[in-house]
Amino acid sequence: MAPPTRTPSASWIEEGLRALARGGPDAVRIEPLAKALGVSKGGFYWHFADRTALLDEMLDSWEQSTTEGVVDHVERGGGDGRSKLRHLFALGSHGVVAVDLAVRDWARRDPAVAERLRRIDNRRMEYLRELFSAFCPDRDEVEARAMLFFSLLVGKHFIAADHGSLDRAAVLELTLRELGLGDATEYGLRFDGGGEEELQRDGHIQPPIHR
Amino acid sequence: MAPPTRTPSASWIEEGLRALARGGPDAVRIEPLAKALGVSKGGFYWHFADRTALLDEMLDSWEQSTTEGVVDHVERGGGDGRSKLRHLFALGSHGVVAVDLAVRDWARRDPAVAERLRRIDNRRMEYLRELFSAFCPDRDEVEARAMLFFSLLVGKHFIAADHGSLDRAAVLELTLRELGLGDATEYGLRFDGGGEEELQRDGHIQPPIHR
DNA sequence: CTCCATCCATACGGTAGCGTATGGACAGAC
DNA sequence: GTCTGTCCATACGCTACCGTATGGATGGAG
Repeated sequence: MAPPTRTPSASWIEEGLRALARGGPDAVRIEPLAKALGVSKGGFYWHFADRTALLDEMLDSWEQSTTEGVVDHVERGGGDGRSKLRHLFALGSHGVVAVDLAVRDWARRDPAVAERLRRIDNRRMEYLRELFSAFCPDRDEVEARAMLFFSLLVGKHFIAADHGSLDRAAVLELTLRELGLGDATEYGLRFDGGGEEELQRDGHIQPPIHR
Repeated sequence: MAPPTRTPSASWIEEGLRALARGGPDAVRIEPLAKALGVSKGGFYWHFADRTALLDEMLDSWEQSTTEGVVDHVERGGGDGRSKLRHLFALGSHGVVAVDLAVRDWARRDPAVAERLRRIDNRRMEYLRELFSAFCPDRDEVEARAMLFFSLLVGKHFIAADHGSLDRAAVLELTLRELGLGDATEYGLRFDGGGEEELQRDGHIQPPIHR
């Protein structure tokens, strides 16, 4: 029968993803992970062949949960295309998003990771096309806005500029209007940064931590 | 008198930046750098107190050269605001840009790096505002477009999606039109990806490597 | 109870890299 | 020439981590 896995290998994967989010793939080290889990590394090499096996399974886990997780979360929120896009945009930089950003940087160096990222980015783009199509008839226009939206979704975490008299949240609000997402107040969202909230891997919502 | 620096510490900095671009800050290791330079690490600790000192000076060097380098390069190209923006957008992902992306990811983890990035991103945004203002009267509109443009500039390197029947270059062309940058052919640029070219740290231009 | 598979702790050898110490080469000052 | 400061090579101890080997604990099957 299948191995019962008394103390699950999923613990290693989750702790690994936490380390990945905090310090990139180079920060995923077996012995510190063991210390964080309160065990010795002895068990690790029963579950995994070596470190790269863990990294692979981490990516498997991320690839699966991120696809279903984010889309499902937004869909559960309901509303029309515009409000779903706004809801999607409001996700913060911790939780799943931090892993996301780490994987993106990782993918620039590792072709195998890039291939995985390509798969899930294609799904995300498809979803964005679907949402934009709800209120935007032109095919090219949809593609352009989806790409701009996606770039903004990713880029805002990698850009450190402040914006003079405006603050970041206000500027992002302006960009969303530019993309045809209308006025924030129409959708019950505040003007204070899109009301960032943190989606965890288990689907639960966490309030943002810093700031 | 000032130290003549027979074999300059700038070599360590340049090799360090190369390593940073390729593998992030964790890939900047003294002994491999020494091997790449064909020397032993003995000299390193005469120029630098320790590894963090090198990382600091790498950032100093980057912070200075990137600000002048990119803007000067675009300004030398001449033309109006639109064509300068297109020229800026055409820079590829190697050379200085690879360092740029590595620093952006680094800044997510290190507040001191984030502070440096904030300084230079503010300059970049200021420059973008200036260029957009040349053909866009509204202040908020300028801010939104500059932010969208910047996000696209950064985000395109972190997004792996292909776009169905279109290719990436065509989609980017659509996004640029969306931002009011008109038609590519007006500015003597091809439709094949914006004619990516690589700006090196010394200001020279390198043809793109892969693809 | 016995046996066996599952899961983990401990101990070990090996590698990579950091920072230091020490001495040597080499150039210019005098 | 000698002397002095500049720059680098070599060698060393130290730490962190990898992967392996070995044995022990635990729990279910029979």
